[in-house]
Amino acid sequence: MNTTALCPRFEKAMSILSQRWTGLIIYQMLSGPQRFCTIESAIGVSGRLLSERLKELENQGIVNREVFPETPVRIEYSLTEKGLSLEPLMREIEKWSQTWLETDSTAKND
Amino acid sequence: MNTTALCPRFEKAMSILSQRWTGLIIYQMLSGPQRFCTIESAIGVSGRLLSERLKELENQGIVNREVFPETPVRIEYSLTEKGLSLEPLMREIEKWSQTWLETDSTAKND
DNA sequence: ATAATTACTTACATAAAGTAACTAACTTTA
DNA sequence: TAAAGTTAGTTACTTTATGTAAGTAATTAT
Repeated sequence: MNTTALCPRFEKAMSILSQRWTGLIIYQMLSGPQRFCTIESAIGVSGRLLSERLKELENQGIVNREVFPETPVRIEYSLTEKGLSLEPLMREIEKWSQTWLETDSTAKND
Repeated sequence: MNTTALCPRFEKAMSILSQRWTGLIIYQMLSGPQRFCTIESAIGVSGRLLSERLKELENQGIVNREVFPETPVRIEYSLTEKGLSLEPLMREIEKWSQTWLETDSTAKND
């Protein structure tokens, strides 16, 4: 049973961020509206999961989907106000990672 | 193929935070050193995963494990300096969740 | 000797993520 | 007109992660 003493809002925020790819998708979209294939290749997520995540983020009011009936069709994804408000948090992650993480190889395990 | 243009440190930070439970474990430990069963019941994680996550966090230098050979044995987990430095980030999540999320029921989907 | 406690581990079931091939709508090229 | 290319996905299947429940070791209490 889940008898959590934690704030349910915090838990929900965490459940969003702890979904694989959502953080990177949001971070990537901080640089402006972009299309499916751009996000796909920028962060290296598969179409299947990107599609799934974008739908979820749209349902949560974090991402906006706009269709431009050009040729071929252009669909742009952008952050809503709610999505943009995640920027300070993303910057904190950025800061922390710059300060405390190494590129990889040196796993700091001794 | 993962041809990421993203900063590898940022990606790594995200991969830590996007593991289920790690965020909540760290958040919970911000209130001070605590033992296994305390964390377990506070956030509602199973022993299996808590054990797994604490080991990973220990390997990443985020969590410290200290054994007190009392009776019954007491083992306390605490945040290292690296772990504590995640506080501002956790506070941002807290802030964002307070501002933008509702307790649940009202799914904001209309 | 039996039960209780803490900090786990093991075994197994279910859910999520990865991979690759496929589709729809349209356009360009041959 | 047919074949191939583009974008934005979807479908089917495999692998990995997570959930659940029961078990273990060391120790103390009854």
